[in-house]
Amino acid sequence: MTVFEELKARGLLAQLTDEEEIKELINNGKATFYIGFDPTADSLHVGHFMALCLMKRLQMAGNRPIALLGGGTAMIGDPSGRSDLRQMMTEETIQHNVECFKKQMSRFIDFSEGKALLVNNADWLLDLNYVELLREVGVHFSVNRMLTAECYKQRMEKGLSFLEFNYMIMQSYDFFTLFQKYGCNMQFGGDDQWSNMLGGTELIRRKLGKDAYAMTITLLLNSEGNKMGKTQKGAVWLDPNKTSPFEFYQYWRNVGDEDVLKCLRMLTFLPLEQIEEMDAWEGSQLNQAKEILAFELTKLVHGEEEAAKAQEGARALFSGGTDKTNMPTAELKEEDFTDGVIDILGILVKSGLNATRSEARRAVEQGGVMAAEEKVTDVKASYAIEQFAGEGMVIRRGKKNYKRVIVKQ
RNA sequence: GGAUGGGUUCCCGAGGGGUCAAAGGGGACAGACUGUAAAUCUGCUGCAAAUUGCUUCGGUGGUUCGAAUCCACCUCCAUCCA
Repeated sequence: MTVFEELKARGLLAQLTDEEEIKELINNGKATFYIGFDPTADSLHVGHFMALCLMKRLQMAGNRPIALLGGGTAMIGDPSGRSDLRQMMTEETIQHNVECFKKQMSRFIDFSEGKALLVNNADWLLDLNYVELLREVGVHFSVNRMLTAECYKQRMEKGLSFLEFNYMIMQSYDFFTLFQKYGCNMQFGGDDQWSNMLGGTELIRRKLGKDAYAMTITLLLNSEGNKMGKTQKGAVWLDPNKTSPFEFYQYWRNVGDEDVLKCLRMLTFLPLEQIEEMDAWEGSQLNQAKEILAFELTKLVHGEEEAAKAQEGARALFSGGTDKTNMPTAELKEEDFTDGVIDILGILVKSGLNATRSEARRAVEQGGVMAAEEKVTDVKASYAIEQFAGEGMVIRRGKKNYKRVIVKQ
C-alpha cells in the first residue's frame, strides 16, 4: 500500500489542489513539504499531533518535512474558524511558546541532519518592509477574492480587523519563501487552513510561474460535529504537566461509540487490517477498542511506561483492579488539618476534585461523593489525619473523578 | 468624524427603580438507567461560617431610603453615512 493510499484509507485527506500530482510526489519521496504551527499556547494539542503524525508518515516514505513555527504569524493571529479577535500575544509569550513547541516536536519528528527542518517564520516576517511588501506581494492579492474566502465568511458579520485580514498574506508569503529557500513544493495543514494555503500556491504561481501544491487533512470531529480534543477545561494537551497521562488516557477511553474507529484510523499507527477487524465489534465490545485507542495514543504521546501506568490506574478504578499506586494522587499537607481533622468539603477542594466549597457541598448533597467506598451523606463529615496513612483514602466525586488522597508528612 | 442600536452570570438571551443572585435555552456538574458510550428522565449551576451574610449586569462618578434598571462622562462592539 502506498502512503497516499494509506492516508486516504485512514480518512485523513480532505482537500487537494492536484490529486494526481500530489500522489506522484509523495509516493516517490519527492516532496518537500511544510506544515505550520502557530505558537498560540505553551503546549501542542491533539490537532497538532495529527499534523505531526502526517509528517512522520510522509517522512517514513522518504519525503522531506519542514516544520514551520509561526513566531511571526502568531504576532498577527489567524482569524480562520474564529468568531472574534484573538487575544494579542506579547513577543515574550510567543518566544516562550516557540521554545515549548520545539521541545515537544523533537519527540515526534527526527530533525537530525537532512531528515527534517525546523524553521521559524519570525526570521523573515518580522523584518519585512511595509511598502516593499505591498508592492511585491500585495499586488497579487485581490481583496474581492479574499473576502469570499471561507475563513473570513463568518467574520464578515462580527467584524474583522485589518490585522487579521493580513494573516492570509503572511501565510502565503511563508510558502513562497520556503519554496524559494528550500524547494518546498507542498503545504499541508488542517482543513480550516485551506484558503490560506491556496493563497500561497497562487502567490508562487504569479510571482514565479511555478506550481506548488496544497493538501489539507480532515479535522477530527466527533459524531456531533464538534472538534475533538477539547474538554470543558480547554484543550487536551500533550504536555504531561498540563494534561496528565491519566487524564489523556481517560479522554480517549471515553470517546463515543461512533467515534472510536475513526480515531483509531486517524490517530494511531496501528495497521489498517487490525482496525478493520474491530469494525465488526458492537455494543460493549467496543470498550475494548476504546482501551486500545487510549493505550496506543498515550503510548505515542507519553511513552509506553506512562501508558501502562494510566491503564493500570484506570482499571483499578473502574474494573475492580487492585493496584492503587497508579491512580491519580492528591497530597494534603499537615496544615490542611485543624486539630488533626479535615472536613469532606476541604478534602474535595484541596484534592482538586472541586473548585469551590460550594461546588463540593452540592456534590455531597446530591449524593455524588464517596470516601473510602462509602457514600458521604453529611456535608459536615470529617476525617482524621491517620485515615490517610499508608495507601491513603480513595475519594470519588461523581462517576469518573477519583483521587487517592494521601498526607505529606 | 456623524447617526442609530448595543455590552447582563461559562455561552446565547430576557429583565427598563424595590418582590433580582437576576426568566428561558444551551453547556457543565450530580443522581437514575447503562458499557467509563449514546439517548432519556430528575436535580443543580456566584461565593461563603449557609432559613443568613457578602460580591456581581462594560468602567467611573452621580441621583435616590433603594440602581442591572435613571443621569453624566468614558470605553468597547455592530450597522448606516462620510
